[in-house]
Amino acid sequence: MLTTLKKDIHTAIAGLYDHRIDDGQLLISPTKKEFEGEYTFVVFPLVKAIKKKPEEIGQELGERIQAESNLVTGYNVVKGFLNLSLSKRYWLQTLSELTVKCGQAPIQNGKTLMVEFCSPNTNKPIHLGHIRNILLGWSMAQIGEANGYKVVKTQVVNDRGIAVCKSMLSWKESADGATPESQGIKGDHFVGKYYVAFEQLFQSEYKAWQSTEKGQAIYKSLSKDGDLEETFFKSYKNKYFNEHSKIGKRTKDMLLQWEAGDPETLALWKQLNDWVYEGFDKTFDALGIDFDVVNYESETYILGKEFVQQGLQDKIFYQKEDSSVWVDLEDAKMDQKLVLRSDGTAVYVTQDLGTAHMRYAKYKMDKLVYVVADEQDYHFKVLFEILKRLGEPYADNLYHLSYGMVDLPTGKMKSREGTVVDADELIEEVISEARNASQERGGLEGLTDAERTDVFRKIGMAALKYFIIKVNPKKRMTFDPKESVDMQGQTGPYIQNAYVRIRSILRRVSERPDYDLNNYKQELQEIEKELIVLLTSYEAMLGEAMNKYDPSLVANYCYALAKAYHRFYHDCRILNAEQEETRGFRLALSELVAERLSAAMKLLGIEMPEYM
RNA sequence: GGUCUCAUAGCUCAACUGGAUAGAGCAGCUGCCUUCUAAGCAGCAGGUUCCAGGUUCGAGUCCUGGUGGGAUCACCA
Repeated sequence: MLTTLKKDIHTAIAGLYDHRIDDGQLLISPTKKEFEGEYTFVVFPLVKAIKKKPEEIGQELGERIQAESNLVTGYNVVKGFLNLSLSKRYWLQTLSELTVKCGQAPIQNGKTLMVEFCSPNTNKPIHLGHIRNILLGWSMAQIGEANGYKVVKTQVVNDRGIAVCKSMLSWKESADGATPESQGIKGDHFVGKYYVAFEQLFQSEYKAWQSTEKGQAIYKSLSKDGDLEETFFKSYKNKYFNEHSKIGKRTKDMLLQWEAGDPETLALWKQLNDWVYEGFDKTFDALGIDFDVVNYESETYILGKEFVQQGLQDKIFYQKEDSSVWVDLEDAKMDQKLVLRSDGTAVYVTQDLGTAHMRYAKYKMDKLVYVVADEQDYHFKVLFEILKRLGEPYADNLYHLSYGMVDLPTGKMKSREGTVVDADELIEEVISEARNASQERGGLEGLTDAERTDVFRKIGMAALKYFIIKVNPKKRMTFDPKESVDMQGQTGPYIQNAYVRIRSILRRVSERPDYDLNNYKQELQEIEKELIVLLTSYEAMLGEAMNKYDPSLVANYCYALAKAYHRFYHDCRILNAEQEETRGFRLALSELVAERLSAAMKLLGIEMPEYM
């Protein structure tokens, strides 16, 4: 219906001025509340071509459209804004079109979208930062599906390397055979404990070394003047680990054994990782997410080396005397970048090159989205540039969905200071907060315990997820645990509540009222029109969320729709409306809102309860 | 220091790609539950959109230059 309106505007412009504009330039938006009308056409863009005053064009156009289009019943012009009032026929027709469309599954576009997200390390449990990542990745996958893509959700687990060896060594030397079962701890937390223990041990070793003769000698010879001892040793940490530390030496030995395929080391590695995955799976379950394909870095870290040969041949890469391989990206305003170490092993970019290639060979995806924090912006710029130079056919279809870090009101999350917010704890907390709030409120008397638990879970998770996903991804956000469990105002539960109210009404309807949309005699309320406008904009919003890779648009849409519905609910009687046909109309409208709310929230990974 | 990025009400966030008088929520203050769920609705108050210029019918949004926060510049991943 909206497209018909646009067509009418086109016709009027063509008829009056013999001028055509393309659809993209035809700017039509919902009218601001202060003005009369429902849709506004901005005439300024026409001024140049037509060479008349904006007001004049507005008047002429308005008159013409009102005369010619049976959708427009009135107009007014303010400055260069032409506000149109639409006919009852428009609203009713739109509503019935929406009703028809609502039940239909999204049309497939035959394209494949791959989303990489989450990608944890196996030495630490999932934390708040991962949650933002996971919610973004999951939502993008859902939004992709809603836009007709076949979607492949994937993650690369960082299951190898020096960091993993740290927890392995720590467990081996101090656990005395303890297991998650014997300690009654979730597997990922169990392993994480040994990683922390390693770091503590290493720190105390390092601290002691700093005051030895050797440590002091190094400080004196290497520090620049003015460098405090503390600052110097902070930056020397990696070097110490690699060159002087005893525990560091043992860790590196373990990595060598791992790489050599030593059976005992591999068995230990596998055991610890299995524990971690068991723990991760529980967290993923609680978050309501899953993956289609899981890659492990222990498998992908060897990939990408064939590119080095090819790149050398094509003179895209060059080799230094020590046989390390580099790429020069300075003409693209980047640096010289290492792609292969002098010992012939791969680095981070090499792996990513290889993984991208492998994925394309396997899935032929039309789009690949990497959900990774913005601290890696530069890495992805480099990665994409290299793939382009190598002539990879998919190089232009890659996107780095870069998101800002999550801060706490007290500042940054730092694992060393123990300020990292653990995902499992957080989930438990929001759910119990939902339970408290609900019990204070009452009203779930008819439900079984299991049903009630399910409601609390849905409400708590909605509060948490909505709080995070409503923020524009590229912005750094502040996570206040107190606010994250809020259930009033712009929150997940507020939106759920609108849905629950509708479901509650629908449960009371025994017989659908008899009414005919084509023959509806009642006047429409402003708020009813507003709801229809919002429902109409759903599709455009979906497309925009996809194009901009921004799930927060969906979140904001849900809030706007729920807010409008709450007002409608307050202002208009639905079940006991004055007229039978009003009852029918409002029920249909409500049902449509419920379906849209539920569908849109599902895109964010948020479930709707039937009661609350 | 180079590069990238962000800055909007006391706090957390919006603003339809350059459009009307910059909007919501929280916190504060007022009202509204014997009528479909008050996790709601209505109202009050709160702003030099970091600063200074520029572009034009029109700038929170674009360009230039500052200021302040963050990230990144490893033969770590």
